[in-house]
Amino acid sequence: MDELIINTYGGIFEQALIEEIVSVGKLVEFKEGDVLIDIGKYIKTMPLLIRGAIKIMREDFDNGELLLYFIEKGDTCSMTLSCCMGDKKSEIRAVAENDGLVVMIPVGKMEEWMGRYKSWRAFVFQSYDSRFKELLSAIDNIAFMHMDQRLYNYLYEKSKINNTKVITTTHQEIAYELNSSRVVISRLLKAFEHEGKIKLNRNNIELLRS
Amino acid sequence: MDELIINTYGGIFEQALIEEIVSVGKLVEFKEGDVLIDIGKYIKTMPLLIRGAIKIMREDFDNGELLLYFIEKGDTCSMTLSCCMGDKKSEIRAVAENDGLVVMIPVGKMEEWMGRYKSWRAFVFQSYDSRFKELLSAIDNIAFMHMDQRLYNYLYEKSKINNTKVITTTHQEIAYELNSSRVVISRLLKAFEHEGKIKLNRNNIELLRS
DNA sequence: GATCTTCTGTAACAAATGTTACTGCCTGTG
DNA sequence: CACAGGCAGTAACATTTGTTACAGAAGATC
Repeated sequence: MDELIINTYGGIFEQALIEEIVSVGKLVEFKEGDVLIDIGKYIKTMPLLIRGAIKIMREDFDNGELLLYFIEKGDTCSMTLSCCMGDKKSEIRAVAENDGLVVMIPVGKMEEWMGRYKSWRAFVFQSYDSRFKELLSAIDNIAFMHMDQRLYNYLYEKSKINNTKVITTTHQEIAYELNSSRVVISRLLKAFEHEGKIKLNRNNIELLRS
Repeated sequence: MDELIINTYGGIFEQALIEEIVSVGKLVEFKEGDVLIDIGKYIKTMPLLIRGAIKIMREDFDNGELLLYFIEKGDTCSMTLSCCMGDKKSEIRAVAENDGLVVMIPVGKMEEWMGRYKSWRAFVFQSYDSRFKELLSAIDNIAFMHMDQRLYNYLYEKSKINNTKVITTTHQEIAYELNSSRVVISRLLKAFEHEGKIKLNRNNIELLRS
């Protein structure tokens, strides 16, 4: 366990904090598709991501869903942080984008560390900051851009997060994550293909020009 | 100055902190329409709102604009907070919704207080938390709702913030804040009027049923 | 191989939103 | 009062997005 944490967080946290994390943290593996946090749930442990990627989703009151952003190695979700500290319900859903690994930290420790470790404070604030940026970026996407651009950004992000040019998913799945409909996505993807940007296959999409 | 601050923040901050605020804070009045913070600017002092309301806007790369949420008495903008702590450029614009008053706190103090005052820490986190909620709510609006519903919410919010049933503004102004166009807003407002929800006059809109 | 399910392509249409253009009205200013 | 400028109403049309329906292709199952 030690090497894993040192590997990911060694550059960020001071030695004493790393040791604390090793001693109180619990490693948990997850698989693609696992729902790590759901809307309306209370969270009692906070995850620090070591391997894999997690997607953060927002849900409409009755049906719609929307991908907000991804979280990668070395990150945490400050919204979860908010929940923990304030003992509030989660506003978002976190779903594993692929297989991965987290260290779970009990809530109590987090607050304690806020007072004791400067590097933890910095981490928490920097985490808040990047989450704000990502939310704003999500807002820019849906407020200022058309579906074709949003779709293209989506493909690009997926490709980056999974570190591959071949995105394995269905049009329906994309439609869910962009809160659109399958037919619209198929239509736009077809247009991209005609423009030579992608190649469409069954159950996967190949990015040509990145 | 003392009574003003005690009046607004007395219930939240401990006595010693109030005294510090009184001694280092600088009162600044602002007028409706004043741009308090602009996108791309660095912020060296952080405002605590005492009177009035501030609207937080996001801007598109070339033209579009979008109202994100309002800030009221007793609040601060945690995005500003992010900027201050991290010495980063502002991602948002803050414009006075009406005349008001803030206490400006130098950045240095804020960080110092984080370590010294529990009530300040709580305030900062609670502020982050409510800003997240407001951003999510903004996302819900633009992602899941149609323009008519967004417009109605907008009118409702404006009415609440300014504490009046008569909203003094132009259709063009509303169009800017919702990132839509004047004609669309006029059309929808007319429909609301026909439904008996509002009464349209020149330069103002009267809410009938709240 | 026959059958079933899932995925994709496409057409035809509906609804929402944006754009352009023109009109008349109100109001402040000279 | 005349007039200019900003504001609101409306029509006609374009574009984007969503919906319904159906057909064929790919893959899975038996």
